[in-house]
Amino acid sequence: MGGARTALFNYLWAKRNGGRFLLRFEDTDRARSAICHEDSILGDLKWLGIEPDEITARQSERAARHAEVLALLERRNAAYPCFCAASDEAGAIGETSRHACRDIPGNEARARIAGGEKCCWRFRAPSGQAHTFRDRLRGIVSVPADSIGDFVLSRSDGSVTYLLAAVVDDCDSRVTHVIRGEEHLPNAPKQEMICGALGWDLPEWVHIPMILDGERHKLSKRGGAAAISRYRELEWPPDAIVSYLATLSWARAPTDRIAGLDELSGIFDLDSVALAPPVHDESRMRHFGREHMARAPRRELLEACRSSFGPDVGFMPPDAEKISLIDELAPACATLGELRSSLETELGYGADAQGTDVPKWLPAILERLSSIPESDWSSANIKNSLKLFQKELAVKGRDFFHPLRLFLTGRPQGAPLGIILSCVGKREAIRRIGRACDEPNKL
RNA sequence: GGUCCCAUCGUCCAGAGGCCAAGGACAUCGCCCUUUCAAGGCGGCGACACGGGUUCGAAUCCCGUUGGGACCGCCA
Repeated sequence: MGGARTALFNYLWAKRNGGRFLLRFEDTDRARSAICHEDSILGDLKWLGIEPDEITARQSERAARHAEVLALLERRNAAYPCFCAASDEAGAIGETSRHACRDIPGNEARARIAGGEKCCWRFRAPSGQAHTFRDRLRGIVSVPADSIGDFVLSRSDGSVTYLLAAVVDDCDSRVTHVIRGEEHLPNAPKQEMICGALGWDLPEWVHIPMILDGERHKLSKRGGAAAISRYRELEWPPDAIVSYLATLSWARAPTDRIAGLDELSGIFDLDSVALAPPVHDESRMRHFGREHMARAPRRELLEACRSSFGPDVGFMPPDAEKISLIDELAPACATLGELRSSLETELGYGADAQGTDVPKWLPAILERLSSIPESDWSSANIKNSLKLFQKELAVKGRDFFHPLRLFLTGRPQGAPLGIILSCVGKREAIRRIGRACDEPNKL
């Protein structure tokens, strides 16, 4: 969710300004990255409708360019080799960030490298008072210079780290705005230092607050309950998710209805992005889901839920009747999956009629319903017929419909009886009532 | 532990010194509608973390406290 929201803001900002939304897979750590991750990320974004204008080369494919820049950094004395073992922390000098290897003379270092000794390359963090940078949302942020260590630019296996790769790739892609999660805030000064050593232009940093879970912890990456892939499996409407995501930190997002990507990108702005980390709240997201279901074209919902009306056993209610049922149920559902199961329980038979006394008039209603020809078995006719019968009986609606519903559906409440009966079919409706009359104990 | 960020109803946001006895949305509760549930309509409950300043006046500015979070990796 966090990643999707970040992508969304980037997308909206790019669209708003006539810019381009670039997607780059930062797979500099070859041990961890896998192509399938890329596919699922891309798939999820596409599902949401957030498609990048361009997928720039993987960082791993730009090794040569990264090495070139690293060499440039070395020439400018902004990078130095570190011969400490990867696991060795001895090189770090206590509290401060300076590293012992930074003082190894150049010729000695070259000799050791020539001798085949493994090393990584570190950035020679400039000493000074403080490093300040500007975040679009927070303004000037100042960090003590010595709180920034001599971070690693490239590993002893030759691969570069995120810090260097991102700077180089951003520059080469002419990235103007870096909109990313707040967890990257500490990286900004480091990346600015690299840019500074290179004499390159700085992008505008925009660190948006992270989305928190109910416990106010950072929303767990993937596999968690709140992951796009999971909501996708649950068949949440993607436009509902997008609308909801937009409300997280962005003040101008509509809060009570779904707004499409086009509408959002027309009004998106960075100045109304709040700074406090928002909490992911599924009940709030549900509202958007229901909003979608309430307005979705009925035809579309019907096709998606066709199977819920059961297999064709010689009887199938007309689509118009099915749509009436969907009309009843959809506004209460947030996802397609919910609609389906709601449909299924509505058409099925519950267990709540057990032990209920069978009203005296039940056999009569059985007869009455039986007299409706199959061809006239519509919700309107059934409803009329029932109303008429209720009048003749001279009982209150509640005393009539409630027990009738119980024996017809096995549940105390649900959609209007006429609609249910018409969708369930005459044969099944008759069967249910007949069973109640004949074998009231076997419900 | 160090550095940085953040702090308004349960949740998401509004609020850039007087228009705020703090507004909207979602959630929740109640009422209406209804054969029931849902939907819908109407209404209720509900917050400026605390303490100091500055000011005629502070949710809004400053400082401190507390609380939360992030980062401190040869991860990204």
